[in-house]
Amino acid sequence: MSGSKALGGGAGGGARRRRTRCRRCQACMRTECGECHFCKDMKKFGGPGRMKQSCLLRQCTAPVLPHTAVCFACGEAGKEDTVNSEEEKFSLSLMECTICNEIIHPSCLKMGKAEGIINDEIPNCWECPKCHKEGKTSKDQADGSGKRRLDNGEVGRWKLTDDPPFKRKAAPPLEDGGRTEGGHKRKKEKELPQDSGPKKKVQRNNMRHTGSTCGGGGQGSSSSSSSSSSQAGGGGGAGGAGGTSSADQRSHHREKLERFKRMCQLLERLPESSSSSSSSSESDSESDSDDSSRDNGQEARNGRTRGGAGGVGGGGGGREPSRLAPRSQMMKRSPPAVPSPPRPVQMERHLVRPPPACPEPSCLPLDSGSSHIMTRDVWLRVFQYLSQRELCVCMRVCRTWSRWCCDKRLWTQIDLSRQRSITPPMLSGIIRRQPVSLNLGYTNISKKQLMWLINRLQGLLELNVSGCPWSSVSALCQAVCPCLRLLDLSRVEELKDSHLRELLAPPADTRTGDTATRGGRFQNVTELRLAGLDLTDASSRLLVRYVPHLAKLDLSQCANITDQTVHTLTSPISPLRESLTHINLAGCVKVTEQCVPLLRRCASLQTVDLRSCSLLSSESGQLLSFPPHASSSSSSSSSSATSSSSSSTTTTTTVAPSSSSSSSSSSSCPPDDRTLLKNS
DNA sequence: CCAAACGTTCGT
DNA sequence: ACGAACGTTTGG
Repeated sequence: MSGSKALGGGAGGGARRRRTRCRRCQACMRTECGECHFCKDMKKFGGPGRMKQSCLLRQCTAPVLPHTAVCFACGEAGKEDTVNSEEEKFSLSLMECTICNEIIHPSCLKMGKAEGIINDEIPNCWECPKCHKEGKTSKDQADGSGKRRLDNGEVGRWKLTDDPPFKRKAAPPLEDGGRTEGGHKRKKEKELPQDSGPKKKVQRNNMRHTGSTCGGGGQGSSSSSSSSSSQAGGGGGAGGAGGTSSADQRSHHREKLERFKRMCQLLERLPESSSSSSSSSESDSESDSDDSSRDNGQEARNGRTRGGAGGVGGGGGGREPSRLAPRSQMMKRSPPAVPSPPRPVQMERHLVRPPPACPEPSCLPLDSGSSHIMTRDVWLRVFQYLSQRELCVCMRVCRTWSRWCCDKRLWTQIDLSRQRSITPPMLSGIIRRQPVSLNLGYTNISKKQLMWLINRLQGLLELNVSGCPWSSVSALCQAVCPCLRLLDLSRVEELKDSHLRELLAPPADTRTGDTATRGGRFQNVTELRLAGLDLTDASSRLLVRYVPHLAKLDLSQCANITDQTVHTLTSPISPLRESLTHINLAGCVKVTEQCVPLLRRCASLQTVDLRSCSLLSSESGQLLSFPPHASSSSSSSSSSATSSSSSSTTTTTTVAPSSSSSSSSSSSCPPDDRTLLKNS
């Protein structure tokens, strides 16, 4: 509100406007999770409040220009709400150029606004005609003047670029967590007399000034003048040497742009884990194809018929906005700006934003002006019959298809198990698709990657990290995934009792009063697979305590489990006694016959797998099926997605308890006999 | 005026 | 290359 109007005109191209929450997207609407890093820092959650960042789960998915933004040319705000047609709305809305950062009404442009390239993923965002005409791209901006100084630094901002599995892997074992709390030097520094670090201080101050101009409000008069000139930017490298503030400024901008570009690329690139790999990115093809109709007609432009993406993949076709801009694109495109539909993805410091529930547009515009009769919904029905690999191929047809194929309904399950490496594009691809079920079993996903993912998959119901190293899986210790129903931790390397505790127990930092949130981190999990782990009976207590709704438990091949575990799980005070429907103890060599009567205490138990339990009398093992009580209800999760791993042990998932035998139970003989099914 | 939180800088 | 810290901007 107050003063700052400056910006709009002020820095001309220079400063990029800070964006603010749209206040309408899901993220904006939700409440703080209270558990992420940033929440924990907040005073309201007992933190020091130094970070001043919004809750990770509340990252706006469609950040908008602040209300104070005004047109660089006419100085007025957006006026899209004064007209009705989409086109007019567009002309009168404020558009921010990702290259020169200028904010302007398309209608205030002298040149044809049709030359601009709209980034329809972020409200009011485009590459303005001016920049585009000059052929500028974020890259170009990195003119020859050198001063890359900042380059390196910043790129990383976009989390995605971080740790490509390989690099990291080699280096640090896992010590990620080694952070110490100590220091807060910063503050100190500030408080100290300046002498101490003269140099730094000075530098910093200087920076500050320039920085501020850049940063937005600034308008340091001095800078503004310089900056204004910048607009054209074309000048050519203005002898970088000087390293004057203006230069600095420039590089700043450049950085930002670069960041943005990268982000876009990462987001859109098809991971195609398998084959094509990296190269795929070049398929900017799509970018131009705005005109879906046209493209459609033509063939998949990318000559690359390359094979289909590996299992899952990533984001829709590459769309680097820049490059081959087709001329008439924009108008057809999205009704930009306007505070309407929670627009999709990205842009922001650390996050890839999730996609819209229903990727637009809803139909394919034809050159004739009309729309193709096959609407999005119809196509979606067709797409539903395609494999994920095939979907990836379809994404290359045109941009519209690329989006449609990203519809999360087509990707409820994503299976990346056994992929040798999990790449950044794959990660962003996952986020874009917001799967309900994700299988990362036996991959070498890193801790950071996993953490990054989990924090952005709030709707995830099933997660499989079987066979991954604990050093990575431990990321879940800091996760918040209230919805999770199925968690497969089978054969996680090095997972011990203590680790399970870390994982299941409520977030440690309950300093303030958030004890209210009690309950384990995975308290809503109904299916837990712990096959092949080196757990002891101690873990069973954790289950009873922290996973009270457990219905299906897989402890197969846990060689150290004894009857004690069964006892704990089925004790009168265990909630699992009521909730358990399936339990797998196959291959638990220390379990004895004694467990059978104990298991009978479970009211809802339907299936017990005791095969290969050598201490069990009869033969080698059995699969018990109990008379079904209430049964059915609890399930929910299903095993579908997370199938792979568990294979080894439990073959038959459920022994259809032929109700017939049911009545039996009671009578005399060793309880189970009747319900005993021989197997193997 | 204030809480929230964006974007940049600095220490590691 | 990260992530903590912080000045500054926003919106109410």
